[in-house]
Amino acid sequence: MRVGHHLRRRARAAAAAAGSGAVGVAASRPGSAAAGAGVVGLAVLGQGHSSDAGGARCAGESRSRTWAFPACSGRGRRCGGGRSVRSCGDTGAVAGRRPYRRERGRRPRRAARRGARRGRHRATEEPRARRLRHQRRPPAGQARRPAAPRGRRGARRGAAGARGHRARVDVAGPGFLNITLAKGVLGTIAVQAVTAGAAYGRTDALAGQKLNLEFVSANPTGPVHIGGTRWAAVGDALGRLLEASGASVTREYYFNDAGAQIDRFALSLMAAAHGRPVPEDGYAGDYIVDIAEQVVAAEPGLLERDEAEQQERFRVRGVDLMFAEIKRTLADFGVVFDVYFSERTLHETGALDKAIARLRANGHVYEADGAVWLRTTDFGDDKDRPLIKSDGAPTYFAADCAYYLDKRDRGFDKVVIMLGADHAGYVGRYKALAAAVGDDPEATLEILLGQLVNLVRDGEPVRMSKRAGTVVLLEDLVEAVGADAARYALARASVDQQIDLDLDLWSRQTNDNPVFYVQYAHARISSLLRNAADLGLVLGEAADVDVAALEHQRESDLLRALGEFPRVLTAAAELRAPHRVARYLEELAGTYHRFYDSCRVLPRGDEEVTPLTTARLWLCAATATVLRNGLDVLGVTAPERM
RNA sequence: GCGCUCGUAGCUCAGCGGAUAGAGCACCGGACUUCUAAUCCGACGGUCGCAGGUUCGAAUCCUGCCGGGCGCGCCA
Repeated sequence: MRVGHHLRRRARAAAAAAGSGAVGVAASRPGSAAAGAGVVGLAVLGQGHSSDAGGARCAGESRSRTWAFPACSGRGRRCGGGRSVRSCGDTGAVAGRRPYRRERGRRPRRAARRGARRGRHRATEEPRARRLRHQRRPPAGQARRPAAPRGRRGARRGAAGARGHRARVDVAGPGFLNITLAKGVLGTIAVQAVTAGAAYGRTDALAGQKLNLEFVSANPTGPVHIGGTRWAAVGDALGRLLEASGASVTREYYFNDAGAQIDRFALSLMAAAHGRPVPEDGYAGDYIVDIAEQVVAAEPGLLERDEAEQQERFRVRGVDLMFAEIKRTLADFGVVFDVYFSERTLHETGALDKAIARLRANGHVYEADGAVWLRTTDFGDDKDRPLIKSDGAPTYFAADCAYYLDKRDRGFDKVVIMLGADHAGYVGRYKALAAAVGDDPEATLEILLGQLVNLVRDGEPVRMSKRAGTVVLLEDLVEAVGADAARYALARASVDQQIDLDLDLWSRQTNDNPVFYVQYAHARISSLLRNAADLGLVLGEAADVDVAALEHQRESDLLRALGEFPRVLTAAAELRAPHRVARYLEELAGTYHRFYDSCRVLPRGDEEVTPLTTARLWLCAATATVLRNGLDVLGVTAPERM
């Protein structure tokens, strides 16, 4: 199955659908005559020339809306066939306003080669685009990207806000418009950000959604290792992100405190307490000895009781101690869950039996070879899965069924589970079980698969084995690089990407970590604002700020970057991609540093305080606000001094 | 073998079918009597794994191949 992939695609499609009909505002290609005033790039996808705002539909396609495109006959293009809704999206209104005509011209070399190979194809590049080559110093990344999709409401707001503020509209290349904003319009962003404070960037894009977000869920048989740490960092950030977009989120940690693994854990503790060697398939490591000692200390005389009784006590106390340790290290990492859900309770409350009964009532259960099976193959799974083994014991999967039902019964619209790639095999059966209880898995269950973390030390991969005790733990990583750097490092990469974490590099040379770059920007602003306060300079009332004074190119760049923040958050939330926030912050920090480099804020010597001074103070305060809010989403601190 | 997944600069990684594919690090050359130089500016660096296909347009979507990772139990 290609579920993980499919899910991401759905998320993108959803984001695109939400943005349909919207006019995305991208950052800019600075126009030559536009110094000071904001230039905002608008994408006009395709060479559409639709005559009304909705645009014509692509023939043979029911879901896509928008732009008309002569060549789009519905053959071949598959617009909206489920995959490329986005490809048809976004631009109706603009296309209607300003049709673009393709021109002949030069095309990029590589594309030219490709075109030549295919024996067709001509020009795409427009003269103007070439002229701009030397004028343009984009604030990295964002600048070239046209049109992040926006919600309908956002689009209307944007359109209304822009009315009367446009100074000029230019065709800026194949499918792009540059809209030059009237002086001062961008400057209001600074005021908005400062005024909104911690709320700046928050939206109601996901309002009304009640989500259950499960991550980490490491069994309490050992400390959280590096793999779980990645999900702790990413999952917690995702939770904050979803909340910032208006969703109601419950962070949940499911732990297995029943079954064979826990038995092995208890037996390992016992062995350690008695000074016996670790049993076959048992757990080793110093923590086992530590916990065993604590259990014995808490229960004098335990070692003299009978074996079964001992094992039970070691299990109960061992799990408690181990789990307390897990919670503590996670808390030190800044990750706290709303619910810690015990698998054992599912057995004890009869939830498990009820779940099986329900699956049976739905007609998906059968018995074979003395075991009870769920016919998950009816719903696309590779093979049927056992619920109760032939020895009468329920499987882990049976508990999964009960747990899923429990979440749904608690009123969650959507059950989101983050899993490592090593658990990718669960996706099929999980989807199937949701279908078997009568849900639409595409709507109620979202499984986010993430690639694993590789550790490198001395240029050699560090192999991990929990039982052999050669594990790199959450706390090891935090000790080596600090919680901020650890969280940031893990959260700044896409979960689709296997990442190599070089322990030498991260521990030795922490300057390499981009988190310092971002944090430094915040510290720098904090320092500047402290100096301003020393000079008796205050921001004052929003109404008194002359935002039109901000007309330097670097100021415009910074304002535009600040204005993108709310969209960055909603897009990242919808795509389940917290790393986008980190990347945005890096760009924002860079934009600020460049502003700082060329725009003096505070008066020196006996210089006078001007409206520009105040306006720049607001701009700095706004940047600090956004850096803080963004870092907060990632669970990273925004230091005032470094 | 089957399934999933990834492959972008020397390294670590961004890149939501759209403009000339970016950042940090590394390396080279510049900028501090001035708000934190943990900064800024410049230079260098790319067959976006390979080959087809779809499209006006592909790093992005599809197919095949190559390479890495993970998974294929009445384990958890």
